[in-house]
Amino acid sequence: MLDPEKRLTLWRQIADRLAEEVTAGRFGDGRLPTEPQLAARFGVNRHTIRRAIGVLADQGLITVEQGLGTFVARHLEYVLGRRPRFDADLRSQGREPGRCVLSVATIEADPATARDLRLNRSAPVLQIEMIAYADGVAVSYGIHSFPARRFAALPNAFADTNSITAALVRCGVTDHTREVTRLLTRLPSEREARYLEQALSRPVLQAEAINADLANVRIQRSLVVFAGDRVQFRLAGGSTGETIGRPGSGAQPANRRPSPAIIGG
Amino acid sequence: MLDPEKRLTLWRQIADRLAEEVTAGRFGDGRLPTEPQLAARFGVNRHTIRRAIGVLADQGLITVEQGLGTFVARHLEYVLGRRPRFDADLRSQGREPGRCVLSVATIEADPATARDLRLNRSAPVLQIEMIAYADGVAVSYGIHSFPARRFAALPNAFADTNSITAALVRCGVTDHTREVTRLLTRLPSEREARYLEQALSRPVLQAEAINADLANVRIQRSLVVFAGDRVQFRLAGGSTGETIGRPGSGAQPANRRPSPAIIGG
DNA sequence: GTTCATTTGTTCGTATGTATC
DNA sequence: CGATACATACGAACAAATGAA
Repeated sequence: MLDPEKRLTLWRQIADRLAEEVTAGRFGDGRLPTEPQLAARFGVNRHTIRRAIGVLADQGLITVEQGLGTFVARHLEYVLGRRPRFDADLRSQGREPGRCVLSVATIEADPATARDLRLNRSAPVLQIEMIAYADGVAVSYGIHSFPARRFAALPNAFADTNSITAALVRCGVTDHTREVTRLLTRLPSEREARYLEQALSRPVLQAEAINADLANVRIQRSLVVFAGDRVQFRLAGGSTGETIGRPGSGAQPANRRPSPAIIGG
Repeated sequence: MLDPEKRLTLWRQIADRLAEEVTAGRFGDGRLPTEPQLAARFGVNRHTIRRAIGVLADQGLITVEQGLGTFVARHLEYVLGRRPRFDADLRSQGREPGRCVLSVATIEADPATARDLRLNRSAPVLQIEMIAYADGVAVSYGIHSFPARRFAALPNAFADTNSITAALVRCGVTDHTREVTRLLTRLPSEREARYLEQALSRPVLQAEAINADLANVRIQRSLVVFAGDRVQFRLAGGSTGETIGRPGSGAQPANRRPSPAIIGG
C-alpha cells in the first residue's frame, strides 16, 4: 500500500493518501478511523499516523478533537461575489440557516459607521445585532447598520420577514451589491467567543462590508465575525462558478451544543 | 472635552474619540499615549481608558502589546482583484517588498496540486517555497506550484528575476489572473509560526489560490499563509478602487525583529 | 546574565446610578 | 417603598512582559 522505495517519508505518503480520501468523499460520515485503526491499516506506528494527521489538521482539512476523534473539517463556504447571499450559500450546501436577533435599536452613529455610510456625525442609525446559525451551530455574529431616516420602516419589515434582504426589499431596495469588504483575522473578544460558542484561543474571521443600492448609495454597513473553525470564504475569480475543494460530506462531531433560542430557521 | 450630560458612558465616548483620532492620522508615529497618560488627558481612571482601548483592539483598530504600549494597527492591505499583484500593493503602501526563497524543487504532484492544476497523478511539479517580507518583517509564507513540463525554464528565470510574475513573463505568460481563491483562518503550525516570526497563539490567514493564463489554463497553485496580525485583505466590490479605513500611518512597535536573510528586496 | 524603568495585565475593594421585581 | 442585580467609575497594589543600561 505504501511506497517501499521510500522516495517519500511514510508520514508524507500517508498524509497524501488521507488527504486524497478525504477530498474524494470517503469517510462519508465525516469521521476518520481512530489513530490505532489507521496505524493498523497502514502498518505503521501510531506516531507516524499522528504526524500525518497533524499535517492535515494544520492545513485545515481535518479537525482533531481530543477524546472524540478525528473529523473531516466541514467548513461552511461563503462565496464572496457581487451580492451578499449568505442564506442561499448555506442552503446550497444543505444547511439550514437560522438566526437569533439580539437587539434592534436606533442610535447615534459612531464615527466609523457615519464615515462609511456617509452620514453626518450623530445621524440616527438603525442597528441590528444578531447571530447566524447553520443547522443550529453558531457561525457568525454581526452588527448591521443602516441610515435610520431612510429605513424607518425596516424594523417592522425585519420583524416580519426575519431577513435583512427581504426587509430591504420591502423598503424599496430591490437589489443591493457589495461595495467593499475588508477581511482580517484575529482572536475573539470574550463576548464574541460566547456568542459563537467557541474557545477564546480559536481565531475568527472579521468581515467589514459596505453594501450599496442600485444607485450606488451606501445603505448598509456590516461588521461580522465568523467562527474561524467553521467558515471559509471563496472568491470566484472568473465567470465560472466552479466548485473546488472539500465536498462537505457527512456529519460533524454531532450537535453537542444545545440549540440556543433560534428565531428564524 | 467629554460630554458631561452623560448621554453616553465615559468609556464609549473615549472609544469613539480615540477611534476618530486614530483614523484621522493623529498618533503619526503609530504609538498611542500610555494608559496613565490617556487617563490624565481625559480625566478618568485607568480602568475607563482600558475599557475604551479594549473595544478598539477588539475591532482591530489598534493593537495592545504588554510591556510595550498601544499601537495603531497597521495592517498591510492586499487588494484581491482579478490579478494577483502583491508587490505592487506593498509598494503603493510605501513598503519595501522582499523575499527569501527557501527551496526550488521539481517533485511529484501531491493529490491536491494535481487536481487543482488538472495534472495527472505523479506529474512533475515545480515547487517554490518562500517567505515574503515587507520592510524586513515577514508577512507571508507560501508554496507555489507550477506544471514542471510547461515551465521548465521557470527556475532559471526565477533565479534571475527573483519574481514569480517576472519569471512567468519570461516563460511566455504575459498575464495571468486569479481563477479561484479560498480564504480561511486557523492557528499556525510550529514551522509556519517560526517562518512568520509570530506566536503560535496568533492566527494566520490561509489563502489557497489558483491562477490561470489568458487561455484559462491553470498554471499556478499557491498555498500561502499570512501573518494575521500584519495583513488584511480588501475586496473591491464595484469598479471604484476607493480607499477606505485605516490611513496606515507611522511605525509599528518598531523593528524588534532582526532582519533575516532576505534575498531580493 | 542582572538590574532597572516602563508599560500593560490582573485583582482586590469601594461607591454610585439605574433598572427590575 | 425596599431589595436586588447589574453596569459604571474610581483607587490601589501587585504581576508579567519588554527593552535598555
